[in-house]
Amino acid sequence: MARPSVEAQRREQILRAACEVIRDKGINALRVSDVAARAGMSTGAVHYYFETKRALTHAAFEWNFTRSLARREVILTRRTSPSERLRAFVSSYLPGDDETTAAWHVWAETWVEALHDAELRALNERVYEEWRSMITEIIRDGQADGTIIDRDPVLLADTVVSLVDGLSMQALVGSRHMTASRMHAVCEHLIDAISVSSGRVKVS
Amino acid sequence: MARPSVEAQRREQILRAACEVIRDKGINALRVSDVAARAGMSTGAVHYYFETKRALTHAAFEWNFTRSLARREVILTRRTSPSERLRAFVSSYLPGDDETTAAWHVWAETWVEALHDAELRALNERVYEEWRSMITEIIRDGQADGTIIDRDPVLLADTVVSLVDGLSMQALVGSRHMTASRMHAVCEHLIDAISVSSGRVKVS
DNA sequence: TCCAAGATTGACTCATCCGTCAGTTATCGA
DNA sequence: TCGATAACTGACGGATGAGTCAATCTTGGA
Repeated sequence: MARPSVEAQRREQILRAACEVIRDKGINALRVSDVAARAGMSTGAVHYYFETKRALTHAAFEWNFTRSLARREVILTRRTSPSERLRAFVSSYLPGDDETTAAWHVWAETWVEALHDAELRALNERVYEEWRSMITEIIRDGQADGTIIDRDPVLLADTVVSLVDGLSMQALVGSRHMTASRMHAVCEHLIDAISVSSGRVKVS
Repeated sequence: MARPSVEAQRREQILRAACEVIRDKGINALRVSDVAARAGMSTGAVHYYFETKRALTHAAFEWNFTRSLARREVILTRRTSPSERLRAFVSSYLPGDDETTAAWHVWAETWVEALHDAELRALNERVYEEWRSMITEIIRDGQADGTIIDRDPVLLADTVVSLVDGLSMQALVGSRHMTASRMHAVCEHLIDAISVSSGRVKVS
């Protein structure tokens, strides 16, 4: 071998650029030349690392998911109460800062592509499984120490995940109604409802 | 005038075809020729009624929304209890039958297109406003007759709508986990939680 | 029967863009 | 210094597909 491989760095560089283009223009309008320009290289270089445009976008989708999961991993290992962890998790997952918003844009595109692409459906399946299990884990912890109500934890996790997804989608689309504070209020309300706060009794 | 206009029928015919193509292939892969073929006419005929492809897809999105709202209108006017109406509404809105699933596919595409298109964002804004107000209305009715808990009805409506959106999206993408019965279970659980069922007291 | 205007056709133009490839450059070890 | 190979360039071929348009057909009314 005459040169040490720069493949890992280059691929990352290209995938980051691809995600930025997807965020800004969507896959519909994504051109290989856009990605190349953003990554500061020629289209030939992009094709040197990714055979086809499809391979490129799929890799970008996967990269985006992987990074998002990794970013959340930190929260899971915190030594705070389950309820706190749940709040932190949900909060970090709602589209707030630029990084999370960008990731959300790419997720949205991934889902819609997945409607017509079995490979992406499989990718989503794997990621969502992990996603859900992270939340389920927290809920189980909360049930173990008696701070979260004793209901099917999978059902509760589904509720939390779906709620966040639905809120986020409308926020992303730019609904004036769905502001950041509104999203947080709705989520807080749900977490309160599934939390056991000492002394509080709700008739419902 | 030498002939009575067939414009209304033709436009509807084309928009229906466009929605079918969007459902089957997505807007990404939608070709004007696909729509023409499905509507049983030439590409020229499609362009006779819709100047550009963009005008066509936007009209299709709007048509899809309008029809969906119209289909739900029936439920609102039923003389059943608010809780029942809420259940019926949510149930009809989850992707179950082919018609609702098709509509969902088109909605999903609309949202993602809207991320990069102000016109579609405005369309979504209008529709969602109506959507939310339908649910809010039901909830207010329920609060008036004491069958739904006394919380901010807009917050409760946001919760219901977002939950359904999130669940549906995962179901559409084909998650094995998110089955029809699971979606219904999660929604039932939420509606139970916001309903006041006589004699039941929950500690939470 | 014939006209006027709406409706429709489909071949064609023109622009776009993916993927290729022959050629060039950079960087290592020997 | 000199291969050897990885890394990279960018012009080009070829395919695709939106939108145009001249020609044709259809229909209701005069």
